[in-house]
Amino acid sequence: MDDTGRSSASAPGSRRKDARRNQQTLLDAAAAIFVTSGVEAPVRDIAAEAGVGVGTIYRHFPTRADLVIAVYRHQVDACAEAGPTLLASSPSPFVALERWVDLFVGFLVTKHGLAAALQTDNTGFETLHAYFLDRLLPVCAQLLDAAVASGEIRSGLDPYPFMRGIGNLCIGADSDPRYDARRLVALLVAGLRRSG
Amino acid sequence: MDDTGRSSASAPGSRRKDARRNQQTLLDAAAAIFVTSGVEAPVRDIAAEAGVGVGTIYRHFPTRADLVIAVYRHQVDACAEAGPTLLASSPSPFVALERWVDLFVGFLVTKHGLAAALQTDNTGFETLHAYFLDRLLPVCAQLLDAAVASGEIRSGLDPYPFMRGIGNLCIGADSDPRYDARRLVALLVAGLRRSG
Amino acid sequence: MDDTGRSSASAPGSRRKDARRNQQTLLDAAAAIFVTSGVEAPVRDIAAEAGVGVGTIYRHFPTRADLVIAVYRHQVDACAEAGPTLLASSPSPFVALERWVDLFVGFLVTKHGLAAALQTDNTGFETLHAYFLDRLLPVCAQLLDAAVASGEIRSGLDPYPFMRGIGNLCIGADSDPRYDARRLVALLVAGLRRSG
Amino acid sequence: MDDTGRSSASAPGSRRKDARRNQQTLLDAAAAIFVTSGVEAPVRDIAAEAGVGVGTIYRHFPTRADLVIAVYRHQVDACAEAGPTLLASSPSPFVALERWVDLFVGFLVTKHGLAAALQTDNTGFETLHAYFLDRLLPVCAQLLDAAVASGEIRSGLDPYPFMRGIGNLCIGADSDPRYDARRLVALLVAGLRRSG
DNA sequence: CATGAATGAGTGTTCATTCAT
DNA sequence: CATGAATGAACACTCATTCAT
Repeated sequence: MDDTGRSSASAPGSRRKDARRNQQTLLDAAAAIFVTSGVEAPVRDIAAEAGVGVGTIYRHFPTRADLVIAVYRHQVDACAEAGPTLLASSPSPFVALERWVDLFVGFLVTKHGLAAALQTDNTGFETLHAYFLDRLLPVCAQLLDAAVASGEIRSGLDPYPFMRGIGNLCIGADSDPRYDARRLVALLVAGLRRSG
Repeated sequence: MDDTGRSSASAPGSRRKDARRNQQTLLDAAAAIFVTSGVEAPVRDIAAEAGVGVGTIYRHFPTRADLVIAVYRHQVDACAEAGPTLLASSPSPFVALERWVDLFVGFLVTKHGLAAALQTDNTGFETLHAYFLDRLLPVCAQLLDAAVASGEIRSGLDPYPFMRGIGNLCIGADSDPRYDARRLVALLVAGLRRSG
Repeated sequence: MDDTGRSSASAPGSRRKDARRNQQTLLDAAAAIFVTSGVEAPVRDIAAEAGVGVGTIYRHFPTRADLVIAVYRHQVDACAEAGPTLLASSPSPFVALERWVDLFVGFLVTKHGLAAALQTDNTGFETLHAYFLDRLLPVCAQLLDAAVASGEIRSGLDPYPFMRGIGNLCIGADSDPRYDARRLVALLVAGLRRSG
Repeated sequence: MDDTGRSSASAPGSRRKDARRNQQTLLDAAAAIFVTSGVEAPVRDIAAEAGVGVGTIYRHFPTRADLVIAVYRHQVDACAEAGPTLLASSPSPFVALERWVDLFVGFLVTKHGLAAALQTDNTGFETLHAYFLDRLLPVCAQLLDAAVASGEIRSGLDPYPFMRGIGNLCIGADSDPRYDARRLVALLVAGLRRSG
């Protein structure tokens, strides 16, 4: 009771719980719409799917980027956390790199339009770019460095273009059965190998 | 009778020449706008640049894809024709492949937004996709086959995903100095090499 | 029992004091926001400034006009009370009028957007209009009458248009250094003088 | 036939004539809506009144200010032109000033919301402000100067605040029968008179 | 009695596409 | 055959107001 004198009847977070439930509804709806219409789907569609007004979306996620981030936050975080783990548990840094990249690709490939959104230079997506980069770039860098240090791959490839390359290769990977992003990314990684 | 079989009733040639001049104006204008605003630039901008009405654009190029194709036709054709030539003149099929890919990348990287348009699943771009594929896929296939035959690369990679991969890697290559598409594509190609 | 006759059942005073403190917080917040964003500022901004929910604002002040009135009540009252005082203490009724008008202008000019709100015919501001008129019109009328009676000004100008005129002249007086409301109002008052 | 080879059948401006007719429809519709809903009326309302799509409005008048200006251009111009004429034909510069001001007031008072729009500091109305000032300020200045020169009024009042004052006094003049802008403006002008 | 989440009408603005001239 | 005016669907975003907690 330090600064809130308003201790009414019961729950110390009843409103909060409701709002949170609603947030989850929103996230689920957004995820669903993202799958069918991509991450640039009209706000109204998402609102409709969630059964709420558009205002609610804007309240919770002022920016589209905020919504996208929220939708995928857990998975991005998981991907980030997997980096060190893989490094520790894999037979070699290069293998760890391969596995991590695979994880990352698996994530991107299943999100309709996300890979493309990550490459777009639309104002309003900087936050999204920033989030991904903040979260994953260090991890990727660490893996790359380790593989360089172990002598398995050439040095000289910055993690940034590497990640963007992977992201790019994932564009349109769903929606086209003839295209196999995973395979191409594997090729890209293979291309890093020290020839000798 | 070089490429237009449609010789209708009247026009004794002078009219034909006029029309062609007009068409060229359109193409030049479109090219200019594509450079600055990308291939998805508003039709009106292109019309304005050409100094014609939008209707004229639509008459000549019913679909945006038609316009894009027309703008880049020569360069696509050149790229297509370079395939066999390179194969004949290069020290090895793999080198020919490398050179051809480089050519292709050079083409895509300088066309603002074209690489992205090639990957978009927007209805209305199928024609564009089709044209590129019709024109370049066989060439790419031939180069790939030759390199497989010479034992320089693994077999098993279809030319379609390979080309799409290259195209994808070129997305956003202009407009971001930290990203080096050519380098990544080189890595991808290197990844094809037979390890032994 | 000075101005609130509504003493309901329970509250023994301490609660009353709390409520009043709360109300004051609201008024202070509103005043602050009015200064920066004008009297038509979003309700939420005011709520935020006060650190309360919007519902609280609505509970205390069902209408925006109610809030505005409450914020400026003291000053309006002071202005109203100054009328008779000035009349008694000034060398002549006309001088009293001049001084009172100056007071009024001084009040309006410093309230961002208030003068404009007083002229707006937006539904929802009638209460505000009514309050100002109820409070100040009689005072203004008295001053005008006295000056007519003393032969200093022409008769025939109703206090209502006079007050509205003054209010109008104060619109936009802040925010434009090239505009001098006080000067113009002085001219208006001077125009009332009996020519002879 | 210098630069337009397109001399078809008949009219050298048939399209032009149509468009112009349409423009007039737009202006009439806008004027009508301005009367009922003020110059800040929704674009859609104006479009509906004119029986056109909103796009048509934007085509002809990219900015709201452009539309407002167009609607009132003739009258503003007439007002501007009346200045010198009145100066030449009136018994004295002061009388000319009175008459001109009356003209100006007559114009403003009949345009619902225009006077207010002229005082608003909304971005997007600068063009409107600029137009009025460009057109009328010099005229007003000339009249003021002449009346000063003739010794009829005090010097020292800049035309800018004077005009803004007049404009302000006209706010809300329609829609309130108890308010008489003309009378107040007359007072303001009278206030300028040299006392002796 | 306070909260602030939710609502959704309202508005500006863009642009592909059609079609009368 | 060219023109470009007209159309209107589509979208983002804001805020006053209500009401469940």
